[in-house]
Amino acid sequence: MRATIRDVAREAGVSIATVSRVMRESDGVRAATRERVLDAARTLEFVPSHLGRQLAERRHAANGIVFPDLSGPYYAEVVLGYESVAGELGRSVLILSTRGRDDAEAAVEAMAERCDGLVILGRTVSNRTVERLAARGANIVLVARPPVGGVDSVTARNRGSARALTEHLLDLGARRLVFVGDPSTSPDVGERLRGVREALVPRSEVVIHHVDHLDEQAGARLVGDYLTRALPDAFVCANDELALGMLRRLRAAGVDIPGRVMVTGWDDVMAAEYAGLTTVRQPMRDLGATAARLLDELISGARAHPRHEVLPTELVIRSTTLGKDTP
Amino acid sequence: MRATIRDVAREAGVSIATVSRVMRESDGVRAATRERVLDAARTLEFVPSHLGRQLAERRHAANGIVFPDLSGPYYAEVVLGYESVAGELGRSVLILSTRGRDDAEAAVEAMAERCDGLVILGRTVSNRTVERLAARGANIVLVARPPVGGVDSVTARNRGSARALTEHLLDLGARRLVFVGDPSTSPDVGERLRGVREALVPRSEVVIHHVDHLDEQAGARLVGDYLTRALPDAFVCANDELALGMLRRLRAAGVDIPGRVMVTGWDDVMAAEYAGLTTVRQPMRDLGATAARLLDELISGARAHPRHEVLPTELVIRSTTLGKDTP
DNA sequence: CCGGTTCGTGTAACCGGTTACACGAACCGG
DNA sequence: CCGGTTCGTGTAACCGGTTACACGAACCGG
Repeated sequence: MRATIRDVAREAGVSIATVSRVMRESDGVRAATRERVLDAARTLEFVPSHLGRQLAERRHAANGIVFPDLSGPYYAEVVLGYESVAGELGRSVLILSTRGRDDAEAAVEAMAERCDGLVILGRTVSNRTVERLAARGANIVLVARPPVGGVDSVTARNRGSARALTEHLLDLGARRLVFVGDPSTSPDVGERLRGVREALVPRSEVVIHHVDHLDEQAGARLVGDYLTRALPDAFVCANDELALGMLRRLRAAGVDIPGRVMVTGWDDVMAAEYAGLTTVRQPMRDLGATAARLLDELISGARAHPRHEVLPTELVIRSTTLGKDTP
Repeated sequence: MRATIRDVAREAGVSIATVSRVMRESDGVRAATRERVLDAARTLEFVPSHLGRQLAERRHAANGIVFPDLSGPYYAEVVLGYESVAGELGRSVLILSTRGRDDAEAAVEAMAERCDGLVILGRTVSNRTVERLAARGANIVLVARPPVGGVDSVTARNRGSARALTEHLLDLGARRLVFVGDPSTSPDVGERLRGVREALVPRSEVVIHHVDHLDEQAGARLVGDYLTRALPDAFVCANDELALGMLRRLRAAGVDIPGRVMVTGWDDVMAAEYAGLTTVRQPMRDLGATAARLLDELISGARAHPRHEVLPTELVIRSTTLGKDTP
């Protein structure tokens, strides 16, 4: 059995209050007493129980982060950025992936009971759940998700970079664009589409090709639809994975890229560089780090009004739009 | 202030024991009483505190996972596999990344105090720390790390696939091989090198090119050393990232791959496919899932003797060794 | 009808810490 | 030397649950 604060108190011949004071490094303990307690703690290999401490202090010293998935590099990087700042702030990090869970909402609510605060990424739980949690007093920061009521949020600039990306395509002569991705699957995607539209008006129109999953399979699959009929001037994909899937099929079919069709992605994942994919780089790690800081402000009560941070993104031009492609 | 079990007891006109019984769904409570309690709980929006419950039950219902990083796809996938099984088993998941921490050992020890068990990946903490934790009674499963004393472990088959990979190169006529990576940085890498050597004997020898970091930058950097002198027949890289970094530089320099030099990686990350990289696929998600199951057995005390699982890996042959490269 | 069993619930101790308040001893200034 | 302050420590309540044990009521078989 592990030693408790009472064992140490007995061993050192003091009260538990004094042991607690020494372990918490609060002052007002005589040096000689402190030494006796520390000796006793060492002898008994005493390590204060987090549970006991947390219950007494009524805090968890832990934050949670909820994400749809970790397979793509996007969320992994956000989580990393988050973890590293949370670690600096002395907080443990609980994770919860909603992929393949049918009880996601319940799992998030359960998690909220174990944390001082929660970061929620993308489309994981409904706004209703977010609002209920917030109403119950939970500290919440949303990432890559539009603001809800008085809840903090961190997003990356979507519209502006989508506009820049589209203007880049227009400058290269593209007129008929196909936007690949469903704006309803993610608010980020919706914003990107809006940016595309803003740049096009009044020069052209964009066609939307809806896909349910933004992954490579979906990208590869939809190429078939275009090989039999006319290709557009450019495919503007909602993320890199879609674009990479399309690229693979297009190249396999011998389509000249960017000569016959240009392709763009979003995120700048590692594979994008090898595929020569023009894309928009997101400050993924920064999103996580910023969320961790906002959450800490909320928990420590340092701030009253909600904040909505928007981080910059960067257009990365590669061979799928400019110059000769290397298929 | 949130309602506690005592508030509900008062509201329902019963004792806290009865409330506890109803909330824990243990039987032996009359239906009418149960209803009264549930009504009261609903009225007061009572949610039992995890802390109180955990303290009383002396368990955390949470497991930790310690990894060096989450940037590459390798660890992210392992963590995902782990999280999904842990979730099914009703356990929360705490994460800890040791990258860029100078207090990694202390952080892991602190984490052990907050969990019922710990999964430790790769080179994160020393064997001494693992042994100390194990001696203190912590439940531990090691992943991608050689077994320590009586501690459980899960690894992927390294040696056999390294042998198969090397034989593939030999069959293609390669004789002078350079192994890129430091076998001392990771036990997995050491095993891979051993597999390579087994296949070579007595046909040839391998030269080891030591690198400190197994990332793209390191790969790209070391190519310079070879462009001025003779290239070997094949670079056998300790992981995909190294190989991808080398590939990029080699292709930029106009080196014919695989004609003049073959390149292989390890892991089969997403970018490997786009780069046409021959590599070895690891069952990353399975590593995590298996670790979660072993850990659960340990925690529930279902097993006495340590287990050491070895999961299969698969040689994936692409254009950097076979056929015409598409640079 | 009566004594033993079963059922349903309450009492109180416990998990392992923190901390407000009390209190005696030492100290201090006039 | 004496009364007020400061210092160091202890007592006991508290955080919010679980559960062993006790106990009265209902039930049951002979």
